[in-house]
Amino acid sequence: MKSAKEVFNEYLKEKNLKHSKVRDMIIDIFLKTERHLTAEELYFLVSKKYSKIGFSTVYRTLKHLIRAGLCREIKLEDGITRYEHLYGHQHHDHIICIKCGKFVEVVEPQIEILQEGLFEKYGFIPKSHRMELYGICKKCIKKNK
Amino acid sequence: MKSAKEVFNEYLKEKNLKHSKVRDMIIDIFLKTERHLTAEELYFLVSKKYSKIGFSTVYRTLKHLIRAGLCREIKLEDGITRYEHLYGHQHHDHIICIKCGKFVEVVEPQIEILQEGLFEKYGFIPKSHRMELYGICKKCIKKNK
DNA sequence: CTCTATGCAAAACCTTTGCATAGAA
DNA sequence: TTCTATGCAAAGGTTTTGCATAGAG
Repeated sequence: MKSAKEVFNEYLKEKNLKHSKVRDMIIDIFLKTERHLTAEELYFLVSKKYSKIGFSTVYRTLKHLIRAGLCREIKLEDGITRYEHLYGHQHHDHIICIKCGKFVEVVEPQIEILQEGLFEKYGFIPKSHRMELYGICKKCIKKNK
Repeated sequence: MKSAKEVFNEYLKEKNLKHSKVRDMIIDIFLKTERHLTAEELYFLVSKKYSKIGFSTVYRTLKHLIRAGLCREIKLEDGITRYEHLYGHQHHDHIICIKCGKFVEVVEPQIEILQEGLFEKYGFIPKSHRMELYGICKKCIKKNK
């Protein structure tokens, strides 16, 4: 299987886009950070290494990652967009702690099957779905005791 | 069972808030529109009857509806906030047409049970969840044929 | 050299807030 | 009269865009 980096390089070549110090830096930091980053978090991570980075470059680079199929925007109930790794990850949903914001990716094939059933029942052609479970995680339960 | 209007009147009384022509108008239009409105849509519906209405009044009134327990904000993948009726509606999820935007509310108790299982598996205290199914509805399938 | 990438500032969105005035009780 | 409600304009927060310049190939 190709690495995410290779996929991105192919995307650049295909679109006649270029490498640059800044672009490669953002890509590397995004790819090695296996969390659901916000644009702001990514901006701060990059700015530690290169303080002149601009927000627009971060946003523009994220758009490229999306077009290259390496990344997906997710919008949760707080309204802030997060960017999640897509390449080499199977479909999953999220369980989220409303106290500390911790994310866990969850997979539940039986739910997927029932979802297919709902699409069929309502006569829809399935395209995608999202499911988020909000609760309080173990650590935060302990803290409040 | 109390009507939604009664619930709202009690809320106003309890908080020492007042009725007003504009407030009652917004509430009435919201309550009789059984759709998932955006603030903008509600604004335009109201402005047909009363053109001087301001956006801030719409937003402020929606916040009151939320506090009164009659309404819930939902944020979908497009990032735009929609306001959905809460009072007298059982918990449900949504199936959404990505072509025409049509919403259907769906209920699937078996999925709810599996969700509870996931909360337990990951050691979370359940608080809420959301599920949205995105696809293409019957009408839009026909249109594209 | 030519075309793309960048940083900055400004604009674009959606939503909230401050303030003076209108209106409810 | 004494509050609260309203409309307007301004301000917030996040994301996008225009533009002159730097940089890649």
